[in-house]
This record gives sequence, C-alpha cells and structure tokens, in this order.
Amino acid sequence: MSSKVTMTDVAKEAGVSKSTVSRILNGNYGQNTEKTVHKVLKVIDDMDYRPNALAKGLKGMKTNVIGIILSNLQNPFWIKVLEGVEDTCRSKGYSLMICNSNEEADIEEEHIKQFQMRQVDGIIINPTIKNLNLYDQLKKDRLPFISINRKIYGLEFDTVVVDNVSGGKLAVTHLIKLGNKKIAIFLYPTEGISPRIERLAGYKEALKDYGIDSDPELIVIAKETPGSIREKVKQLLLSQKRPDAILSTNNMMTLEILEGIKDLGLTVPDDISLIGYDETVWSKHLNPPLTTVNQPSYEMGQLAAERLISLIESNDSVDEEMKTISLEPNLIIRESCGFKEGVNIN
Amino acid sequence: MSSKVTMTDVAKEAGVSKSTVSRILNGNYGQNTEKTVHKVLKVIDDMDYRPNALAKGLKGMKTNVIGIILSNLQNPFWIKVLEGVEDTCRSKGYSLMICNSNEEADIEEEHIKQFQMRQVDGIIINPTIKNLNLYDQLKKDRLPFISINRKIYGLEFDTVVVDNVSGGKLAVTHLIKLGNKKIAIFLYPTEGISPRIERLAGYKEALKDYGIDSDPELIVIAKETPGSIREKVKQLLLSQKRPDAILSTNNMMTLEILEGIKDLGLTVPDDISLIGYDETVWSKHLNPPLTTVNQPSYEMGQLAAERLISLIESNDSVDEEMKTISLEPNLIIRESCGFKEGVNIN
DNA sequence: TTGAAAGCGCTAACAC
DNA sequence: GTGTTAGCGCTTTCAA
Repeated sequence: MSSKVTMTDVAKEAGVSKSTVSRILNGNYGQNTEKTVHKVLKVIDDMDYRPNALAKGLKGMKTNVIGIILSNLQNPFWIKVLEGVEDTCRSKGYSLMICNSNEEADIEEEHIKQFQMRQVDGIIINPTIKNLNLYDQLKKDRLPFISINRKIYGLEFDTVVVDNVSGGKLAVTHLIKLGNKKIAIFLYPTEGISPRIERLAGYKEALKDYGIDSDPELIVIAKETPGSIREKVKQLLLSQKRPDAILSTNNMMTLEILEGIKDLGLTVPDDISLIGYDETVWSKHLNPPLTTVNQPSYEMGQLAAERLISLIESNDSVDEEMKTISLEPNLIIRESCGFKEGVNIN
Repeated sequence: MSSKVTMTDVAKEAGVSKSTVSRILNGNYGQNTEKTVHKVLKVIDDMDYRPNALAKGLKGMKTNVIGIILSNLQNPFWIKVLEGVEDTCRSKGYSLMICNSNEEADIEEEHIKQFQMRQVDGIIINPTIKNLNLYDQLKKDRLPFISINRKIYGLEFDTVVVDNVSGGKLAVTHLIKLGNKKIAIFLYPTEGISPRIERLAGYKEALKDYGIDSDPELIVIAKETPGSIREKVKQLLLSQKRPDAILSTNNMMTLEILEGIKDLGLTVPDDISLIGYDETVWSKHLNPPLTTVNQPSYEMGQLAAERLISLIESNDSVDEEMKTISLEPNLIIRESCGFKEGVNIN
C-alpha cells in the first residue's frame, strides 16, 4: 500500500484536515489535542505513509539534499573525505548526491546545473578550476557552496583545505634530515591547482631553509596518463642528475614510481628514498612500508559538511563571512627513507 | 538571475503561455512554429532558465534519480562498481543518490525510506540481507529494484552477481595444481550472505574434485573487527594444522593476513602461499605481488544500472520477468603462490 | 499552433 | 485546536 498513500488519504482516514496532519508530521504538536495527535500518528503508521519529499521541497524551497562533486573516485583519499561528509550529512538529516567530474570542465558544469535544477540546498566541490564564472554564478545565485581541497585563487569562497605548503615542507625536511641532498619532486601539471602549486612551494621552502639549491631538473612534471610517470622515473634515475630521494605528490603516482624503480632493478630505500603523499590502507604493506604525508581526510569532509550546513541553515539575512578552514597534515614514518645511522632526526 | 527564473517568467518574457514553453522544452516541437520555438529558446538561453526538477517530478511522477546503497565504501571493489553505475546513469540522463549502509540493518532501512520519500525511480542495493520484508515491500510497491553482488535467497529479485562458486573454485584449483594440499580459507561470518557462502562452496568443490578431504579447522571464520583476522592467522600458523596456502575472501582481510604472516617472521610464498579476492590497484605492488581473483566490478555496475533503467523505462504493463545476471571472475596470477618447478599449471 | 485551467502533494497564512 | 485556501513550478488534457 505505502507507495501511493498521500497526505490527503491520511487526513481522510483520520477524519481531520491535511493541515492537521502536516502540523503533527512536522512536530508542531504544541497546539494539538493529545487525542488527535495519537489518532493521526496511528493512521500514519497503519497506512505506512511516507511524505513526498518533492512536494515538500517544492513548497518549502528546501530539499535537504546536498550535492558533492569529486574529481576522482579511485583515490582512497576521496573516499575518506566522502565518509566524513556522509556521516555528517546523515546525522543532520541531509541526503547526498555524489558526482564525479573526472577533472573535466564539461562534466563539472553539467553536474552543477543538474544540482541546481534539483534544488539542492548546497554544493561541496573539489573544483576543476576550469569553470571560474560558473563558480562565481553560484555565489551570485546565493547557493551555499564550499570548495574542498583546492583553493580558487582570485575568488572569495568558503574553502576547506589541508595546508599543502606545510605538507611538502614536512616531507622534504624529513628527507634532508636523513642526509638526502638531491631530492626530486614529482607532480602532475600544476594548471592553477593549489595543492600541486603549494606542495611544490613547500618543497622549495624546505630546500631553501637548509641552503640547498633547487634544481629544475629534479622537479618533474608528468601527465596523468598511465605510464607517463613510470617513464619519467626511469629517465631521471638513468640521468646524470639521479636523485637520492623522491617526493611523490599523489597516491597513484607513488605506485607508478615504485614500478619505475623496480624496472631498473633498484631498491627502496637502499638505492633511493621515497615519500608518498596521502596515507592509504596499503601504504604499510608496500615493499618497503612507505613513509607518507597523511592528510586528515575524514575530518576535512566532516568540516566541509558542517560548514555547508551551517551556511544553509544560517538565517541568510545574517550573511555569514567567507571562511577558509585549513587543516594540518602529518608525516607517517616507515621504512621507505631508510634508517641512516648517525643522523639526528629531530 | 538564473536561480529564481521560473517557467512563468520565460513565458511572460517570450509572450507565450507556459504550455508552449513546456512543450518546446520537452522537445515536442512538431507542432510549433519555427518562429515560436526560436523565440522561446532564445529567451530560455538569455534568462539562463533551468527547469525545476522537483516540480517536474511532482507532476510527472518521474524524477530521473536512482538510489544506490552500498555496504562499504572503503573497499575499492565498490568504487569500481560505482563508476560503472555512474557512467551508465549519466549517459542515460539519471542522477545518483549514493548511500552507505555499513552493513547495518537500521541504516539500510533508513536509506531505503529516504529514497522512497524522494521518489527515486529505482534502487540498486548490495543488501545487508537483514531487511527481508523491506525488500519484499519494495517489490509490492513496484519500485524497480536490483540486488547487486548478493543474492537474496528465497525471494525473487532482479540480481546482478559474480559467480562466487566459480571464484572460490578457480583459486583453490590453482593452489592445488601448484602442489598445495593443506589449503585454508578465511571468511567473514557467512550470515546468509551469498558471496561468502558460495566462495566457501567453491573451495569445497575444488578440494573434492581433487580428492582432498576438507578439514574444518582450515575453514577460518573471523569477525570484521580490526585485528581479528590477524590473530586468527597467527593462531592457525602456529597450530598443528599449519596450512601451506591461504585463500583470503576479501580485500581488507588480505592485508591483515599479510600482517599476521609478517608478525611471525614468515614469508610469502616460501613459507605459505596466498591468494586474495578482488584485484586492486595495489595488488601488484605488495610484497610479493599478489595472485588475485578478479571480479568484473565495473561491468557489474554497468549491467545493474542498465537493467534497472530498462526496468524503469519498460512500459510496466509489459511487466518484465525477473532476471539474474551472473558474471564470471578470473584469476590474475602473480608471485604469491610461488613458482614451483615441475608442476604443470593447467 | 497555442492557451486556459486543473492538479501533482505539500505547507502556511488566515480564519473560525 | 483545527479547517480552508492559496499557491510552490511544472505537465497535460481540452478547447479554441
């Protein structure tokens, strides 16, 4: 029966008006006879009535749905973020629409428009940074909107990020303290994407702090196409400039770097040290167990959702200030940088 | 401007009626003057009008939203499934609401009810198997519904699964051919969950085929609480019954088994062989590279979505037959079962 | 070819 | 305390 039961049916069955049912449903019983409340509640239960959220949303201009657009589901980092978002949303009574832009501007645009048509109450997005005017439009439309993980330079948005300068610096400092001097960093093309830019900045800062000159040839940019990293690793390791340590700035990249090293018959950490960005379930099971820069991903998702919901629910006459929340990463030290004796690790 | 523009506004601006706008929007131009069509289309574009999906859904009884409930986001297997579902949905014009039951009956129930209230057009679910009457109710409500990955014994549902008997058998047969006789299998509590039951069945079948007696002590059931598997591995390997090979039936479980083995200072495959269930990005990077049972997860998602959409769009007077789609797993052979000489594999 | 009007299921004044 | 009524933005007969 349930699926077709409407409020009118309930009202009829209980011998009251729709308004009464509506009030009781929404917890405004202050005003109702206990008897009425009881009766209506019973009918609702008996008929297994479930309010139609579309109708409610249409009328009330609130859907309790939040849209989230990620750029890559394969990376476990995002799954953790997602869990943080999901838990928070569920506990606050919001449902989630999840989409994947795959870093493509068109798809991102399509999803954003879908969200608007579906009247979501707010959007969380790891922006491709390729739809600047669209993000701006969102703001003009006063649709609550949070950029997660990436900063949108030049535009003022609510943002939740991890401090990537700090992350890069943490890793490189660790390598330097272990006695490494020729440290390479691998990156995907920066293209205005803040984590990439900032991790590189952190790398440079750390070198500078220790008076090491940054060598452009040790800054390796590779496309995200499969195999491209592996090739570059081999090239670099066979060149004059062979580094004694590598900082990888992405999960999947790290696995490819490992392959490249293996291809050459070299060993981590004996022949070369390696630090990965993002802790994963498998980090400690690699050969050797990997030292990683860990980002508080779950927390990031949580904070983004909380912030968004607060934006949504704030009386918008109050018009909250833009806010950037920045979290700190930390280093998880394992064996991939070796244990060099006589070196004082802090 | 966009966010508040309604069809009435467009109609007014274009000097036509709402009906006309509606028709044009929905591609029923057959009947309209090219001039009108042009004019309206231009206004729509100029005003950046986006139809309100709620209103449309309310009226039309179709939302083009599909709900999917998974039980565990951490497992990359599900992410692949999700990608298959997402790609298919997007290409067919459906949006996705994704939820996570965490194997908990209450949460599952809550999500299903949410979906119904939100008038989703159909549901894909990896069922906890703990809400049998709810699944049944769905059927009675004639809400298109697909069970993915798990069979719901005793109830007739549309289902997309991978053949798990075959998967278990494949793995064990491989181990036997490599000369292993004492083969253990690790499982989470079966609790009516078909993949677990069937993988065990496949294990037994393979043993039987080769005239090996199945030893109950080599069938290890462990809770899903962290560390529980690791403990059991150690117990088993220190016991009289120490096996020469282990079949793990889950991704995360495999990592824990590896830890247990490492704790004892033993080596794979020299001291013990290991096969993992589900191929992942990291399988080939473990030490040693892991032989796995690979499931066509992306395809599974794809098929489930296609089937669901076909159910949704089928004129339901036709009332399609229930259907169970079963896919075949395959073995990816690496080094974790050793290369024993003189043994004919295959 | 186009418009008028009714109604999808709900909420929220306003009246009684 | 409870009912009446007027929409929310759209689709869809039915008429013109």
